[in-house]
This record gives sequence, structure tokens and C-alpha cells, in this order.
Amino acid sequence: MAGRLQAEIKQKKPFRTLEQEAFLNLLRTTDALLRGQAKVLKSVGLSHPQYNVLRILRGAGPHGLACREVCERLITRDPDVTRLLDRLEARGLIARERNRKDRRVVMVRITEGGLRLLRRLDAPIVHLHTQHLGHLGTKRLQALVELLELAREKTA
Amino acid sequence: MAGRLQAEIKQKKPFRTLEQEAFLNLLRTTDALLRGQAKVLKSVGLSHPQYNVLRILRGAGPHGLACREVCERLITRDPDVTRLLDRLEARGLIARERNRKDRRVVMVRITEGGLRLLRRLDAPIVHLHTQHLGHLGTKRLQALVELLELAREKTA
DNA sequence: AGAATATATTCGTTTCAACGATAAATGTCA
DNA sequence: TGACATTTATCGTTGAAACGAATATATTCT
Repeated sequence: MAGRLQAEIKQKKPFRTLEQEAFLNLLRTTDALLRGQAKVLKSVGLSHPQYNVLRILRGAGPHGLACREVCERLITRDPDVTRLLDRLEARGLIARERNRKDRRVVMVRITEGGLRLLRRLDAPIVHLHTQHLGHLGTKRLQALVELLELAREKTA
Repeated sequence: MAGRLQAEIKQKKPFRTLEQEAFLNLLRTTDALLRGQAKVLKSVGLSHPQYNVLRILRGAGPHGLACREVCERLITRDPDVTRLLDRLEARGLIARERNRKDRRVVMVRITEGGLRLLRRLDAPIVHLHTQHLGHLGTKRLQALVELLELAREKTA
């Protein structure tokens, strides 16, 4: 019995700080939400990074963004973004074009097909998030958003 | 000018619900924290899933866990966990052994080397989380944890 | 004009994640 | 008991992501 107890104590040796507890909760929650979203995305053959790029490009408007800017928003290295765009371009969801003013930069924009695909996803995605987070209610959601924004201030 | 305005309006067409706003904030925050942790883990050549397995096994005590249980905790498919364990075993961080009672199951436990590695990481990880989340203070962190636990209730 | 810089791409490798199929041990039931 | 199903873990394959180094092209600086 003494050995048993000791073993149990041993397990708890690495105390969890409140910060760690919060971190773990963030991880679990985000992970669960992402899994749900992944199912929706899989129905149209999109990965998370791919979906993110399309969302960014839709928000960027018809002129598109420089590849460099996409990298910065995704916080992803240039080579990886290039290949990400390759796949989306191969499916006709985005288009690339050299910038005439500065021929080093490649402008990326979402195509009509890309917009159509996103529109098809909009309702299911909103529905999913409402289903998963709606029960918190307006007040708590606002509090959550505030806390998260505050958290990120020291995160950069 | 009218065209300009119209373009701006177009961008905002896909309204963001409060739930989506919360989701995006969760994503950004967790992502930022994970990137920070990844740097620490990289210093010892561990990936996130690998670190998670080690943490789980340390918490499981000296008897270890059945491979199946590891799968369930990680929410990862059996084949992938097998290979994840392969890599950790190759580095001597975990050990596998057939269960005598039920020879189908493989018991996985963390080794001394694995424990040593985790201990080396404990301080930097705690420091990192304190650095990134400590400024919220006890009250806000507790509120955050509560909100996240509440959020996950509808997430399974 | 020549050197340094910026932008994007190509190449190579490791890991993760999803899928199907298989091997071995155990459980079920006619 | 023997045929059949179930559980557990592994193997094979594929696609994608992430990290690093190197390259090509265009621009900027001196």
C-alpha cells in the first residue's frame, strides 16, 4: 500500500501551474474544434492551411496579395507556401501572376472557383462553430475573446 | 471611389459570427503558444506528438499504458501511434513489452532516459508558459480555464 | 558596373495523418 | 471442440506539412 501511494505521489510530482493548466485547456479545446472543422474541409478535399490561404485571399479582394504577404499572414516559410499555392493552383482555386511593377513578386488571388468553394463551406462552418460554441452565450463568448486577445499580447 | 467602397464592402460580406470570432482567437492564441513550445522541444529533437506521448507516459506511472490507451488519449489512429512509438523507442525514451495476461496488448512505459529528457524540459516549458500567460493573473486564468472547459462540453 | 538585397522557386529530408490490409491473440457460440 | 468474429498492434502506401539549404531572377544601393 505504501508503494502504491508513493507511485501515485510520484505521478503528481510535476506540479501543474495555472498557466500550464490554461495552456492544456487551450490545446484540447482548439484541437477538438479543429477536428470538427477538418471533417467539413475533408468533404471538399481541403487541408487547414489550404483553407486558411483561401480565406485570406478572399479577404484580400480581387487584387490579391503578394506571395510574401501570404507567408507573413500564415507565419509559414516561403518554400512551403509556394508548394501550398502550387496545389491550390493545380485545382484552379487560385491564380498567380507576376507583378509588372516589381517582377520579383508574384501576386496571388482567389479565382471564381475558389470563391465558389468557400461559399459552399461558409454555411457548414458557421453551423459547426455555432454548434460547438453557441451554448456559451454572447456574454461568455465576448469574455473569451477578450481574454484570448489579452493573452496574445505577450505572445509575440 | 464608389468602386473602392464597393470592394471594401464586398470583403466584409462574409459576416463573422461571435462564435467564429472566438474560434479564430482560439486558433491564433494556441498557434502562437505552440510555436513557442516547438522551439523548446526542437532543442532536444522532439515533436509535439512525441512530447505528448512522453508526458502521458510519465503521468501513467511505472507500469505504463497499453498502446491502445495511448491511442485513445492522443486521439490518433493505431498505425500512427505505432510509428510514433517506434521513433521514441529507437531513441531509448520508451520501452515496449508484451502483456503476459493478454498477449495482444503491448505495454508502453517511459524509460529513465525519457524521464531525464522530460525533466530537462520541465523548467523551460513552465517558464515559457509563465512568460506567455502569466500576465493575465490568477483570476483571469481561472476564468479562461473555466470558459474552455465549458466550451468543450459540446465539442465531443 | 558591381555588390548586396529581396522575392520566389526548387531540392531534399523528416514527421505527421489518413487509408487499407494483415498477423496474432482472444472471445463467442453453435 | 471448432468455426467465426473481435480486439490489438503492426505493415504498406500515399499525400501533405514543416524545416533547412541552395538557386534563379529582379531590384536596390554604392
